[in-house]
Amino acid sequence: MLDMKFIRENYELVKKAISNKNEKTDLKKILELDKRKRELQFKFDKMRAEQNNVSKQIPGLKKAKKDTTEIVAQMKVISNKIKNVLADLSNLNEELDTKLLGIPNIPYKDVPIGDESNNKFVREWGEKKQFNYNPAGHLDLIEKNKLLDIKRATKISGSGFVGYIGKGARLERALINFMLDFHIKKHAYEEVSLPILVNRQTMTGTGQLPKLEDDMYHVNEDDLFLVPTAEVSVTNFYAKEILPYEKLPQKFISYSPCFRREAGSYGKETKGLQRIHQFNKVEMVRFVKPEISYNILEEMVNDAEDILQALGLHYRVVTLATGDLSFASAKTYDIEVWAPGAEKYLEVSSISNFEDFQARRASIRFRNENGKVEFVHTLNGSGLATPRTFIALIETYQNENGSISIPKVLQPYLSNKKIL
RNA sequence: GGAGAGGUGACCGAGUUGGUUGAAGGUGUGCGCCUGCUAAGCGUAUGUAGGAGAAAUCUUACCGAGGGUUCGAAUCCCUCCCUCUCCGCCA
Repeated sequence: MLDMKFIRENYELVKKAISNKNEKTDLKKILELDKRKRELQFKFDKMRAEQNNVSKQIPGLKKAKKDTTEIVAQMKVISNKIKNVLADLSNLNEELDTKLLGIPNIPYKDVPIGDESNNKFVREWGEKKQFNYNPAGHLDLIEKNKLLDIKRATKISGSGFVGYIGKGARLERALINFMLDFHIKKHAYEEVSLPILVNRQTMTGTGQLPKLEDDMYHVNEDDLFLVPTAEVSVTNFYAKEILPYEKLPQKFISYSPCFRREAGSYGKETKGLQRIHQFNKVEMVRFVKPEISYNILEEMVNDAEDILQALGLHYRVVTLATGDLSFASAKTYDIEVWAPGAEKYLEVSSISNFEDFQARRASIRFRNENGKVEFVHTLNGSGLATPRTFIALIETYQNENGSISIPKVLQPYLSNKKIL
């Protein structure tokens, strides 16, 4: 959420940012509502002040045995007027809040403007692995090595769901454990494991609601949502809190299943593991002081890259252009890993700085050195999502006979075997 | 699921015959003083958010959340959430 005062004072900037993000909001209307709200608030405050003042005198008058019937009658009239103003005010507030929640975050100043095609290449690591035969795609490898049983998963849950079996299940779990251990030991993250069913307020705090309600799985009975990423539970874990200065920065790592309805995205890229309704992910989340958040963003990209380097997978890093940025993000890097069978780069990590956008919504603050209360900056990034990492891994480490070699760092998690 | 108790400021804890209580007292913390010494004492300050104002300052809201009664509610009523204890249920 943006600060209303900021919008008031930076109208053009905000307007531009919204259009750069391909979002639509009636900013004029918001300004108008804000103005009316403040006028009404002022009126209300004055009336209430009078009421408070007179009410305070009544006990004294009574003690002095004076007749209060007239003054009480007068106050009754005022009281009714106040009730009406208050009703208008709270309607106005609600309308304004709803509108404010619909305004996206403002892209950071160095974010390229434009749609996806303006995403900016930052760097790459390693190179595309060369094969002296035609490398198989992950679907063939999965079938040959019996790593997943997608048909049966579809039977029990429907299309877009997959089931890891046997060696495939072990490999996926090895990936998760390796990534968690790696971040904990090498990057000093603290592990947390939180609920994956969360309430409406939590979903609103990180910006998934109200905009993306259709993309979420929802349990009607209890009005709970399945998280699309651990970011939601971990970030909101500190909602409505004021963190002491010494507590910052905070860095958390959390494994969780992620649920996305992916409504309307049938067709392309839906085969196999590329786009599924439920997948596993290891997520990094940070709460930091505002002045260092962009340094931390770079650090987190490196943290995610370290995983791919340890796995020996070629990748590239890109900066997302404004039109490709998510609703809540101010700046996002994507990491795309090379899948030699599919012959393309697959997005395995998205690392974003939300500045104080989420902190405002969820009210996550801290006390700075001077004791003043400020909003923290929140950041998060995948480190990493397993399905596409899995694809790149088996495609990169396949052998001509169809078997799959195990990268060194994963071997301890797979009985020290070298071949899966 | 049933019965009971309860949710107050950084923390502990008063306040339920409704009325200068944003909230006693204590702890903690900041500042000052005093004290010749690891400590103690004294004084003083110490919530968050919004609005008006150039500023000083004034003002409003907030005692789990939301409604209601009332001239006036932390205090009364209703709904919901959460915590604790006992019973039941499931393992």
